Amino acid sequence: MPELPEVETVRKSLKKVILNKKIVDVEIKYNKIIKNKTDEDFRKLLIGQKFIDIKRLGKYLVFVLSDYYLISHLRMEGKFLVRRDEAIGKHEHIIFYFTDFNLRYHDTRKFGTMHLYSKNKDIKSLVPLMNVGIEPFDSALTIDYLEKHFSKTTRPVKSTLLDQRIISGLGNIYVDEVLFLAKLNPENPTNTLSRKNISDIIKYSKLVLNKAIELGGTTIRTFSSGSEISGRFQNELRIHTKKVCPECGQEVIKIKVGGRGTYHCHRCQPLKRLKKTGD
DNA sequence: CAGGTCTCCTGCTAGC
DNA sequence: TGCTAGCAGGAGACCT
Repeated sequence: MPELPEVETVRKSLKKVILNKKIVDVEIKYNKIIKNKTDEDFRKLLIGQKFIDIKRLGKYLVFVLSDYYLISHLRMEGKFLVRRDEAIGKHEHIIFYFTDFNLRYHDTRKFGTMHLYSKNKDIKSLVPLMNVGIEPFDSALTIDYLEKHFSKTTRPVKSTLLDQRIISGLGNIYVDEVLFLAKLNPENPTNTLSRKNISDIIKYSKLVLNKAIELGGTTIRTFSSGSEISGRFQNELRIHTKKVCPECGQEVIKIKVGGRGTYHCHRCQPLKRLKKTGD
């Protein structure tokens, strides 16, 4: 499933293909992907638009067009495919036509979203992006910033790390990896973390995401014509989907935290106990 | 207001 | 073998 590294991989590769290309038509096969426009408006506004740039904010792709921003979230299964005259597949929901090829938004589970806005506002003020927090690579992600947010919540640290309003870009797989490297139990109440723990979270978030970007993500099927790219980060996973802890050999425990499948090692990631009064 | 639960959707899997 | 119930999951909606 696409997380920040996957989205970054898509951004870079797609940029090579569609930059300066002009949309000549748009076909909408399933319209619930499009959140803030009617089918006709979406189509009419996009025809004639040229791709100027592709940016990324957290896990969102931002297509910068001549006059609009097209903001796309791939959620679990979204991908962009470059095709020519192949028949339109069952899961291809939105097709952008160019003179010599077309770009298809493919999404098996139909969870992805698109928002279209004119460029007269700052992108960070727009509806899906206004809640995107600081990325691990951003120097604004400091221990002080996280401590401020962490100190006031008792929810499990895993849930806090998945909260895109605080840190953006960590998804289910990468949070498990970060917590394993930081030797923190996913169920630890967030406000029990020390400054050292927070510092480790920042350090390992950068490490894990950078490594994953370098290797092209964890798993991704893709957009280039016919071909398929498998991210190589899946070979680097230490705890997520594992049966045995690579550090101590203990059996890896799988639980649910905040409704998400969560892997951790009971020995390497012990649960912190809340301070007892009078201790 | 924080935090929990439901919802969206389809392919896959376990179980019979 | 074929069927179905149940599950997975990011983020917004909705409820407490």
